[in-house]
Amino acid sequence: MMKKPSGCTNLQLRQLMRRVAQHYDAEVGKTGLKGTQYSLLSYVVKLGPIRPGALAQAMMVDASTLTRNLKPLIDAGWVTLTAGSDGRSRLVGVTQTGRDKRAEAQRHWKIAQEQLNAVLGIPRVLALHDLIHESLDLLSSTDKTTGTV
Amino acid sequence: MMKKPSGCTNLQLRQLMRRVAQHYDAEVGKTGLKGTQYSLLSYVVKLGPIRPGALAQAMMVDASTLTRNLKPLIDAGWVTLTAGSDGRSRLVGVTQTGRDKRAEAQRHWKIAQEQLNAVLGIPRVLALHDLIHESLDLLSSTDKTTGTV
DNA sequence: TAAATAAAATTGTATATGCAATTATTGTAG
DNA sequence: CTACAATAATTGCATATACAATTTTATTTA
Repeated sequence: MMKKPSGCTNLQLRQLMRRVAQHYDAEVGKTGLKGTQYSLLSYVVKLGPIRPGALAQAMMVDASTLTRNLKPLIDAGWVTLTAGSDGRSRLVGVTQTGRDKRAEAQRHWKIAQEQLNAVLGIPRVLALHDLIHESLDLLSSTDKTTGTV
Repeated sequence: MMKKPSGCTNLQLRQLMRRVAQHYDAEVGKTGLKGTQYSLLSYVVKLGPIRPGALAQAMMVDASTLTRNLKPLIDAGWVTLTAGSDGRSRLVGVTQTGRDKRAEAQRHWKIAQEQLNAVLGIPRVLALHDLIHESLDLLSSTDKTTGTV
């Protein structure tokens, strides 16, 4: 008898995501950044200067979401949005304050991550990461936005 | 040499959650319900009539989130919010249309879930569910909102 | 019983998110 | 060269989410 999954993967994933987000926010939030903003700022530090479209693709979010998520970071002076070579495109870059803020937040992120590792146990976190990556890979094949024609 | 988790669990979880949400929305959305709304409506069908606070706790969302998430369902006439025994509390219940809509949406949810099972493979989905549950358990001990003193 | 406290829900504020439609701009076909 | 198609980003609209503060009602205490 083959056991079948019970319950809704969507719901369960959401529930865990919320809890985990709160865990990170509690620590990273001390720096004035939400966990999501820390991720975004990190991507800009790593990939910038980069066009918004490419950044959205790298982060796997909708372009419109990216536009909006950038706003608080721009307002805070951590990120810049400048004109790109092409008249219709832009360039997302990081300021020095942004770099500093990211470094500060990274220390808090590390604490949050290690605390999570401790609570869940490293093998479980490793297994979770593996499963997530595998799942993302498998889902991207069936996806429209990845351009895997 | 003990391997350590690389990358941010928060980010990875978010990315998978978004993808999975889109997968469910594509199918469940045919009924006019978002995946999240389907979950909420299902909880009301299952637990209602129930007080908002208890429902929020069961779903592991903030009470204020619940208040707001109920609104579209109430506006659509699927859910009712009536006066509770206690003057300050309420009761969340489902209407007949709500029951019907839920039944309709459930068929689409089933398709989405089985499609996900097929794409990821049942063992992977089972493993994911197990990991999520274990993680939620472990995190709830450290949590303030669960009242597990 | 009046004042202090507790409990339940909601509102204020802010971010996160995506789809559809729009605005610019660039490229292309005729 | 001009009408048309493709690109890049943004805006409109709607929902999801949480924390802090507020409102309303009930309970407890002095």
